[in-house]
Amino acid sequence: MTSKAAPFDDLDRKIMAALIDNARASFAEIGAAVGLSSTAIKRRVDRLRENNVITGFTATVRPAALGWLTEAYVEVYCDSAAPPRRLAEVVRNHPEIAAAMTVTGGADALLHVRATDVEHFEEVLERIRTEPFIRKTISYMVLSHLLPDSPEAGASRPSTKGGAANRL
Amino acid sequence: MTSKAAPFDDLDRKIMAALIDNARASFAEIGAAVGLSSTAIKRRVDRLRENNVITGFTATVRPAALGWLTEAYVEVYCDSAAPPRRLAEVVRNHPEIAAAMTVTGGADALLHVRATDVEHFEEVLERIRTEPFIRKTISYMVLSHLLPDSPEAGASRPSTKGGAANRL
DNA sequence: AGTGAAAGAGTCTGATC
DNA sequence: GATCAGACTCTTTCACT
Repeated sequence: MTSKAAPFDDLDRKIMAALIDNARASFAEIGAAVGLSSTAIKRRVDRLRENNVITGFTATVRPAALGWLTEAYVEVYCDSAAPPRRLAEVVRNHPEIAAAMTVTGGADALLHVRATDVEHFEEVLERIRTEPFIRKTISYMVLSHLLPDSPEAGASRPSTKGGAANRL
Repeated sequence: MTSKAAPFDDLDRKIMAALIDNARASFAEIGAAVGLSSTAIKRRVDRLRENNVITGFTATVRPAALGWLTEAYVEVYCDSAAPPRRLAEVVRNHPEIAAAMTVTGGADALLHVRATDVEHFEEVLERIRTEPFIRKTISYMVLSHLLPDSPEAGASRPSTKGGAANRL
């Protein structure tokens, strides 16, 4: 499982840094950067993928370029009986939810929501509010990014199954 | 600038979906999926990159696998005179800040912070609190992810310059 | 804008140290 | 584990439509 000891070393770290920087870099390029042959790089990358250290490779796309101009964080307050499992189901019903997690503090969950515009966001919010367990939401609209190059400012959500087309 | 009309069509959307799903897919594979030759795919991808619709390709790495076990969202309250530009500088001083944005509501900014453990997080928080403009912070620790495969649950921050090694 | 061909890179497997 | 060698695939450019 995930219980095994350190599944990677400093060389692997350098390889991951190179792939985070450019997921389409060739193994030969990475090898030149870290001082290994392309074959050795491939084997290490394959192993990192098998161990689920690297979970995939994705393109970062500017949501604004795709017309997703509105973004917000939404605190969700649930009925006291709502378990995280039910919450996860609810979250999956709305493709506009880019990320969702349970958090400490008064709220039961924090959602990262993307919408094309304010009207669309309002529609999403109404849809979420009508879900069974949801009692209340508090929204914080994102005004501007202070780290414009982070993936969460720019990336669309990759899909484990079913394609990312629903958000493009 | 960004004022030009629709720089992409449905075919481009399908190509982007394919690349978001697997950034290392070959142009031939993508071509087979969307019904175009590999040459045509390459030209379209090159154009999407030039137009900054696609901003890059990155590996998604499970932070937990790298020992980044703690995560929180932090509301930041500033002295009234603090402009976003100064805030952005502050944010760049702390590599543990994975994302940062100005938001509506009482707080001036919302930070997404990753740390190796709670002690590390406390250290980061103290470091942020001693920055010039910062008056107060409120932290929401992330307990569990409801969408485990979203990039912001898994991705490390790609770097425009300087490499991602500081977070590995 | 898309296709097809051709040269140079890159990938990937198997053998070897 | 890493390297080397070979077959195969992909990338990239260019000429053509």
